[in-house]
Amino acid sequence: MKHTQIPKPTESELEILQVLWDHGASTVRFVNEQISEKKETGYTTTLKLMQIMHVKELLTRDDSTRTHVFDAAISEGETKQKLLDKFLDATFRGSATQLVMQALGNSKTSKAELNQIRELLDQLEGGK
Amino acid sequence: MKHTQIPKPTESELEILQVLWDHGASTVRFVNEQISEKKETGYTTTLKLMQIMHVKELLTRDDSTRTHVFDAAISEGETKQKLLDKFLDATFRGSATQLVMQALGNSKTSKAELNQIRELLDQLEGGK
DNA sequence: AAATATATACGAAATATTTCGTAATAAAAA
DNA sequence: TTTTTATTACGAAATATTTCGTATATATTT
Repeated sequence: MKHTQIPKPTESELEILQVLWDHGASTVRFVNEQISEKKETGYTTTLKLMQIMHVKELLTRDDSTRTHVFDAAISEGETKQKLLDKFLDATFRGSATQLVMQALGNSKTSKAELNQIRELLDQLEGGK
Repeated sequence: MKHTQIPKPTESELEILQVLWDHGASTVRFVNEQISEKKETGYTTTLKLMQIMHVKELLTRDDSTRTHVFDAAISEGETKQKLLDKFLDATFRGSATQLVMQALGNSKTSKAELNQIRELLDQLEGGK
């Protein structure tokens, strides 16, 4: 059981983590380009954030070359679970069921995806 | 299709809204007591927040008596849906399926609740 | 070599959010 | 009536988060 203190990334930090989780270790420039596709952002803004994240140990940094290469230091799964727990608590008083119902109720989830969820239900019920 | 500008309550504002959604129109004192059960909070802190929320039109206020009575001005369902959409986007890139899988995968959801979700799936698939 | 382009470091401004102290006022109690 | 208590108004401090300008250093191009 790992217990690595709450990394709790902020909104902006999460955007950066997403890029790194999706594309692997990257330069500031690359990350900034990705983020700028959705929301124009200054280069030094992204740089500063990534530097802060490095200090907070949310990112690793390879500074062996002039152009530093950063990577996520926290796992995608664990981090999302933590964020989900927090959101669940704050918004649905901890009821996963309520959240799931609301999420599926409104969304245009495909039949294939619904089946995927159904399989998970089977699996979960099997273990109970 | 209503389009009432993003109310986007903050973390603290949401706590207040939850109290009002659960208990209906209330005084600052009552809301503060409820919130203080989880997290000791000064009376004027809660008051100030509720005043701000009133200006933002997140709350209505009945000031016909000395002790003002506040109530939520935004609906629980719509608000939670909005927050969910935002969270979904930021954390799961909009994939409700991924979120649902993660939410159910980790949680200790009861058999009864799983069945409830299964029924929702049936209903959804029926309509596709 | 000089000029140009690209990178990081650093500080600090700009914003957003939360918290609380103090004053003024009204009500209730003594 | 005087004192005590409860309530709102207001401002501002304390924090947290985001954004960016400027300096400096390193690499690349001319």
